[in-house]
Amino acid sequence: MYRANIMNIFNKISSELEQVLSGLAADGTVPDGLDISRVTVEPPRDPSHGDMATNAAMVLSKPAGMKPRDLAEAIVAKLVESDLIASAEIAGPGFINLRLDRQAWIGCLASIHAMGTAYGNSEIGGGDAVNVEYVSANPTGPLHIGHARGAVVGDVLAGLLAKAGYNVTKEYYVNDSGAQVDVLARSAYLRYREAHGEAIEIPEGLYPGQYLIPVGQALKAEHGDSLLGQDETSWLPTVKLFAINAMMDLIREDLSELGIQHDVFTSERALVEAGRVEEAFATLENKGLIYTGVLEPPKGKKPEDWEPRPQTLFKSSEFGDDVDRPLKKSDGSWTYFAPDIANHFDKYQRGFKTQIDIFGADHSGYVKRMKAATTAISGGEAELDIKLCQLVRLMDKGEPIKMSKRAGTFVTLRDLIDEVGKDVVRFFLLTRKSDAQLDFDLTLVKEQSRDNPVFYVQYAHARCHSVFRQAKEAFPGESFDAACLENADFSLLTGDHEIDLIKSMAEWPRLIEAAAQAHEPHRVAFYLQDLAATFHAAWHKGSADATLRFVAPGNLELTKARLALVDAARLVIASGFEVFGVEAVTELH
RNA sequence: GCACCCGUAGCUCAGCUGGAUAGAGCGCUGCCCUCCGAAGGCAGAGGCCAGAGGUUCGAAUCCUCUCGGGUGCGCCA
Repeated sequence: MYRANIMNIFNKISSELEQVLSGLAADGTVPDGLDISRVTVEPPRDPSHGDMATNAAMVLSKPAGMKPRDLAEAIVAKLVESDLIASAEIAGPGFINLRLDRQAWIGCLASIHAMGTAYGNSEIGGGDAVNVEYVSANPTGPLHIGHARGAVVGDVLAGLLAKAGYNVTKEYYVNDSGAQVDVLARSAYLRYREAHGEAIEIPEGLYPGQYLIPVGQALKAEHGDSLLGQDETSWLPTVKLFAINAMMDLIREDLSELGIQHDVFTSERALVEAGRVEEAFATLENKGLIYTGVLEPPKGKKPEDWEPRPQTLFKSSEFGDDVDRPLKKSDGSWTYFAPDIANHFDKYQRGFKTQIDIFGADHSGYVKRMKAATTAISGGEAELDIKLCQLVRLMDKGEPIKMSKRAGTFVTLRDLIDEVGKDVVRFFLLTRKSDAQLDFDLTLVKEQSRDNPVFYVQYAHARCHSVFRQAKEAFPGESFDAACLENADFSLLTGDHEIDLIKSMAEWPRLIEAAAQAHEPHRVAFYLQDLAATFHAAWHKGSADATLRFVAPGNLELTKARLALVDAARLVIASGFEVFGVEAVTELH
């Protein structure tokens, strides 16, 4: 049976519309070379308006020199000739509302079966290189819950961009130089002395965490007592390197538990030692963007020890920042900002014109200067987008859980994963926009109810499998495998709830493109909840009316057609879970 | 003082980069369990999209101002 294979119904209708418009240009109805970039084809908010709506007549009326409704008439006259379009009508100020032929929806269904979980893959990325930098936690201890959100947002964004056709590199910037890792080294050295039997006390300002005890022991195993009784200057480099490596191993394990593997780890220290900071600095200097000057004191909150000092400044204010920013401290050493510029410069030199950083909200003050620096140093060729992740409040039964390092109730990422599982963490952290605060309720996410979005979507997937188990009982000997379903007679799918389900699935490719371009992975979570709701609704039609059940005893052809629908829903949900890095379960208990 | 994020139903939040009569879940009200899995289902009520101007065919969305929340603010990372 011939069947159109329609991968993205919106693009399909869009291109038919374009053909109509160029046809109108050809016969002189409208001028040649109209700018159609503002023409959209999208589902109307109100489904009663039809399946799709286009603003073409309104957007083009002025350049075409026609009244919107006259132009709409002309477009409609040609548009209805399409096999995919059942009817078109003009509404309101000049909208063209389209109702699609059943063939269109059947074509979508066929496409899902043909592509499996690759359904929704897009070419809009065109293979362009994109760098997503996320986590980048200081290598001074295990990851905690504060890191989890950025980790998941970055990782799923990377997956989303990959599905949209970008060539994605997942990157971690290791802050392994500077004062904090010196503190780490001193803390580890104390544990090293402790491993030699010394009674130690951890002074204020050092890291008291238990996780450094094994590092001290490992130092002893490797170096014996050779580091004891020496000046800090002689042991510090050794211990620092050792401790950093240990911490990065720890962090990589934590990330791996969350299902995250970065492609590239860039070391700040390596950039510094390779002279890349000087190189970046010289590049800015050659552009005339470096000068020595004195900054105004910040108003409102003036530091007590404020005194004007000349500093080496970068003209970030020329690129949208509020003030110019120092690259060197008064003693001539680099500020934190300088190697960070080198990092983004390095990424540009590696070919990344699109760069994305995932920051915690506490670094929001850093956004403008980092964007400014990236624009400046790449001569405007590279663009940096920064996604801010707001705080996650850990809750239990609606009450916030208080976390404090000192009180020992400090919850690590590992603890959280052990408690609720990686899939729940990954999904739930995407149920809000990244720049909105999110409550993570430990009781809720373990609940099996409508209130728990993770469960609700997983349940839909499991229910698909359940329907197949039922079908095989009703039709012993039938396999209902992919080949069998592909050849089902889709025209038997006539119920509104069945077509609604296909319509919902038809939006998946479009959603991928929109979410990828907006860098907003949370949209996938909302989509999956909508799709799950539509699927559950179709399922429940069968409770009200037994003839609407997916499994129709005694009617093999109808059952096959409906199972093809169910299987498509399963595939789209699984496709979404793939983007999320979440395992789709086939059964719930 | 300045900058950034935010303000949408009683609550928690979506709103497809400017589209038509603004949506979902929870909660509330009313129906519905001999039914492929009721760990629910269907329906209803509920709104001056913080407020005021502006931009245009059209604004929750873009611009300006006001009010009200959160965060950050020389050499720390």
